[in-house]
Amino acid sequence: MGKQGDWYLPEIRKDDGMTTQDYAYRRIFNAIMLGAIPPATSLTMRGLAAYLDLSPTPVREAIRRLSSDQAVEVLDNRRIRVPQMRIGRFRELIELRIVLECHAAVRALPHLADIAIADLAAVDARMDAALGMQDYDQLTHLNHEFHRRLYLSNPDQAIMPLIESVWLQLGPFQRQVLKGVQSYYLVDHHKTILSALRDRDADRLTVAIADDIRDGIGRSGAEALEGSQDLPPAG
Amino acid sequence: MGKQGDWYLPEIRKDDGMTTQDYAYRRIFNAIMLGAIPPATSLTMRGLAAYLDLSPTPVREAIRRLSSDQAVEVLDNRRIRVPQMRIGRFRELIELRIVLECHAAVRALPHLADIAIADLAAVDARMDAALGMQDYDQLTHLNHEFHRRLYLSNPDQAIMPLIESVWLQLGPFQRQVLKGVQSYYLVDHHKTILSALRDRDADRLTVAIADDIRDGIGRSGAEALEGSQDLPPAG
DNA sequence: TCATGGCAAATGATATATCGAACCGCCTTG
DNA sequence: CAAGGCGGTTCGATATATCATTTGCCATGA
Repeated sequence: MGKQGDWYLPEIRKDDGMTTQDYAYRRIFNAIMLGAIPPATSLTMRGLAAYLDLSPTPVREAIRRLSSDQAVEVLDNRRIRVPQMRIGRFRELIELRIVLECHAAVRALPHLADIAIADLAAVDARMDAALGMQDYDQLTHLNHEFHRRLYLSNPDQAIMPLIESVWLQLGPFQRQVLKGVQSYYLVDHHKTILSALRDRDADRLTVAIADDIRDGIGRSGAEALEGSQDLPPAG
Repeated sequence: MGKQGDWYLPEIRKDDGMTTQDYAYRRIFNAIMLGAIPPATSLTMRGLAAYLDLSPTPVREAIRRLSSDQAVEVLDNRRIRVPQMRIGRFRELIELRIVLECHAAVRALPHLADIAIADLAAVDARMDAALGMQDYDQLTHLNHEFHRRLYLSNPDQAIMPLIESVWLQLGPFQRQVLKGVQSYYLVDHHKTILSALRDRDADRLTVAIADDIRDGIGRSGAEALEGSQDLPPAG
């Protein structure tokens, strides 16, 4: 394997006014979220800096933020890596997603205007299109956007950063999951979520969110982890 | 007001092998957790660096981590501050604490050995002592340690960093809360928690945790926020 | 063949230098 | 006396320099 052949950082849209450090953060964030960096890959700040054509300083700051997000771990020997997944931690993360996202959805519900539900439906439609084109990175993006928009409808929310942290920790699975046979189930669950939203039915909403998570990444991830203590890389 | 008279950073035990950046992080983390930095105080990286007798670089990295923890916000004009609290966000944070910590406690329950419950009781006893001596910083520390130990009993837990983030965001209230008249209620709730743990009763545990949070910081904080949209500084 | 010692290169941590933007007082002007 | 403008000062962002560790690799020897 090449010295730096194990990972890549998908390009992102670079807003101006974006600081270099922020750019590095989002670039790496995005890569982890999409599963483009296999777990246990050893990263170096200077290597990332060279890849991004930056000095080590802003990359270091980005890595610090990501370590607070639990997206990477900084080992004692100062090595940086995306954590290896273990079955126990995986189950905890899935349960966390369910608890957090059900809570977030229910608390967003009173704030959700009809127009916002229509926007969500539009995102869902774009997911169908992305699925048709087998554009899995885009599918992952849109799935996150669907959930994010829903939860952010609550103007006082403080939960979204926590949810994103869990997403990040599950990031290495996203790719693998969406390529699995369960993909259409995920989309179906979104239809159920939309229906519950339109009826303002908190109970059905909770069930739909939980099912979405469990049948999506939950089921596929658990399958991938079956039998082995550690998760095989998503590649 | 003096140029730097509004805040101070309580000293902490400095392990060796601790990196300077980590030291800065923990020092500021601790200060926010104890409410030693009033909300809306304008901080500068150079000012913090001078106070800690460090170069700006490690302080900057610590601030980045804290911004990912939602403990500080970095404004567009590059000003750094502990966020102002608003009543809506406060309610969200309290509900978040309840959801997260009830979940964490229930999932810790099966892993909790009798000896660990005894340890928790010992921490609670130290809280009674700290209360007697009116050592509120210590009381806050011990309160966090009580909860932290409980939740960390689950070896696969991934929730603790999220809970700490919420604690941090509520940090500016801790001081104010523990000085309030509700202090003994808090301790009483810990006795109820311990009782539920001994009986391995998940339902009673959930109620006890929720009551602990609601009657502790929840009630006092809500009182402080009553009538005003913004929270007065804890000073 | 495989363990071991050691050296050169790479790395992380931190301090410092530099640069442009933001801020702060003060002074002018109406 | 109030509002606006000007210039020096401070600040954050980033690049670079420095230093102690760590890594990796290769030679040596069991």
